[in-house]
Amino acid sequence: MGRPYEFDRNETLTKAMDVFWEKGYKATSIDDLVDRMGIQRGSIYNTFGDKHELFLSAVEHYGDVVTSRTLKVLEADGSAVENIKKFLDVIVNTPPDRRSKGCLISNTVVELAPHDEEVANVVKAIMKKIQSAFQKCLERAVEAGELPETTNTRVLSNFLATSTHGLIVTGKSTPDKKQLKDVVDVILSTL
Amino acid sequence: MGRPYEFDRNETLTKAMDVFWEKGYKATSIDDLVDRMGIQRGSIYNTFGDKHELFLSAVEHYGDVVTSRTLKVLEADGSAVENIKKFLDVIVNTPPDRRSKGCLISNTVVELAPHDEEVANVVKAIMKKIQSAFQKCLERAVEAGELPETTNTRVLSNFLATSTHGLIVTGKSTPDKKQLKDVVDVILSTL
DNA sequence: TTTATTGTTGACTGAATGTTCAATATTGTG
DNA sequence: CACAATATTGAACATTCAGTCAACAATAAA
Repeated sequence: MGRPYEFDRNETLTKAMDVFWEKGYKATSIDDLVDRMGIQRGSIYNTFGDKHELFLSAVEHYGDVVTSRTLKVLEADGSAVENIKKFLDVIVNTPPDRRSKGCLISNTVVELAPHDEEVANVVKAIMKKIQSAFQKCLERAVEAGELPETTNTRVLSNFLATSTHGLIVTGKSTPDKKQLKDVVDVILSTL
Repeated sequence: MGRPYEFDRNETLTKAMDVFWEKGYKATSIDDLVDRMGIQRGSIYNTFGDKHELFLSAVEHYGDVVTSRTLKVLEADGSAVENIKKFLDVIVNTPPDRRSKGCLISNTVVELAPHDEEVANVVKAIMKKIQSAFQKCLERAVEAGELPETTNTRVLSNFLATSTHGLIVTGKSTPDKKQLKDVVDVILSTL
């Protein structure tokens, strides 16, 4: 009982996530969050705790929503190698202004992970999830005969995860789609 | 004439650079800089301008000192391909606690480049410098017969630069040297 | 020695930041 | 209707922040 919430928790958390994604942790003020989340300071603290706690929830939310949705490409039916190509193409084909936001996970690894163990753990779990998704995809490719039996899927999945981060960082600073496309071709040549 | 400086400008700028490198731009306070640079606030403003201007100088200094020194490996005599391997090994073999600092350039691309054109330009110039160093190295490898004449050195150098950023981001969050070593092996397999 | 010039110092300022809280509003329950 | 429980609001608070400045110190030139 008691007074019910006047907003949807998930929707509001998504809005907070978007702000952190755009501006980073330190550069985001509570005022920014009030503006974008559409609820007052007190409600934020009452519902999500302090800024740090809200950020942790936002990163977890990103893992649950954005990362999961993105990784679905890798699980699609048909050629697993083709799925990996499609996954990388998503990054390349994201318009420059949205690409400049990068990825909340890599942004957070760079800004906070070295100084914030709690954040680091959440982020590591999501990175592990990405690597695992690549590995499963590669294993499927081996089973289907798309890749040789000798393929070391663990090593190759780490390479793909690292390459993804590299693409995202490079993509943040260059609007040149062709340059990214060329890099993707080299990445795919290792398969 | 007038009173002479009591500190060495380069030394002091290096100390500022180290703080920004460790903590990032937003998370670094003027007090942090006063503590580490060993001069008072007034002297910082008198010598380097405001925080933003000091940061720009620090990033340029990084390009002049750290990046240049690191890229020297690529210019060494002998096998150019071997030089690239050595370059990547430097990242892998950096101890985890220092690796967590990452690279001031990639840190800055992620934290500031999308919102700060002035910073973005400085950083882009340094990234271009890295790519050019790779390309020169690759061209030398082609000339020496280490790589086939058909090698597209521009594309491959972009791939190596992107891979370097990826390694640095991954290296920030994992202390596992073997994982990075494996990734480097895949990167080198493209040559 | 005097003067002009410029570096040094640290207290001070105003603005921004994260957080709290008392007053109020809205629901379910007795 | 009265009460308990909980959400909402925004003013208020303490802290931190970047930046300023008047007083002082150290040098070279006259």
